[in-house]
Amino acid sequence: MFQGASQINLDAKGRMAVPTRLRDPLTQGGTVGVVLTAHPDGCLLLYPAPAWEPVRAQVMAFPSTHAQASLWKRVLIGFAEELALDGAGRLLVSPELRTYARIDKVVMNVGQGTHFEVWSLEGWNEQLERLRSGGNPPLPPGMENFSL
Amino acid sequence: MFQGASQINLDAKGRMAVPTRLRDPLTQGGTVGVVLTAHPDGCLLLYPAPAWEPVRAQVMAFPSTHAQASLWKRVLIGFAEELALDGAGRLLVSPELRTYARIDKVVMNVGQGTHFEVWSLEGWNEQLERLRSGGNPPLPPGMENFSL
DNA sequence: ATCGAATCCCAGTTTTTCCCACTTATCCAC
DNA sequence: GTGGATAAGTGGGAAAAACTGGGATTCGAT
Repeated sequence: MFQGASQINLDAKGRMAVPTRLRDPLTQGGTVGVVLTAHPDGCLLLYPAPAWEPVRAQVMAFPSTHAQASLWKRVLIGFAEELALDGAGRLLVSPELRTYARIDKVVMNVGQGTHFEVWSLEGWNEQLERLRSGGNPPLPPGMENFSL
Repeated sequence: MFQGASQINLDAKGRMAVPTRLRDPLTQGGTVGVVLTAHPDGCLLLYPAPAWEPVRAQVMAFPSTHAQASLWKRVLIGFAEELALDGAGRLLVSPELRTYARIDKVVMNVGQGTHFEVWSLEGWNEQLERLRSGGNPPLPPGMENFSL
């Protein structure tokens, strides 16, 4: 279960230092790789490779005749890369993914249960800003009575 | 049942001293951890770990396709950290959570039944100010007949 | 074959975590 | 009311772990 937010610096070579407490859950002790891909909302997604498989299968089944579904498929499948952590627990983020997510030096790594989202600091702050000032559209049906 | 408001100081390392009378209820005598996460309104939430579980399950079920629901999930799950009190009954609040809630040195810990809200002193005063200055929308359906 | 680039590995430096000691407050007894 | 004892809050320090940066080697390309 991935949760928690960590601010992480990328070094000059584009390597992202994965915090220690997340390494084992991500790689199951180094036995599996991870998948890094792009999310339509402008962030990156980081999955343990086995957890990505069912998602990939779902996306692959999207109908090619639907414009929006095609866009999602192009992004989610097209940007996906299977990677491994280096000896120091770092992940080399390709220039293509860095450009897509407008990532420069600082990213926010945000747990989302099955996976992580990786946001540029600016992108993440935009999300928080949207939450604060967005006029709060209602939550979807069945969730209006959600109570903390 | 958590209630009451306590003003608490954080030390230079970001450690929050939990008042003694709250420690046992929060940790069931030290046997369980606590979960600290962020609330969309700009405060933090502090739950005994077992009490957080049902909330987490609800949030995890939010659909990824709904913009507002995604934002809530990003905040509630994304900031959640499972923690334990240190030997002196203090809770280390991560820099990410402190930044989100604009917490510097002083916080207000406000009981909310199942959990606590943790506000920066400024954030808490803003809430009280909002209540005082009016312009508030009416209470939602089903609560118009609320009576003290 | 030579140049360039990417990957892997090593070591210094910083950060984190845990524990101990001191100061302050509270409660009880005298 | 005063003094003492006990508990709580606060701060600091040392050991350990983790992050950062650089350097060397290998692979590929021209």
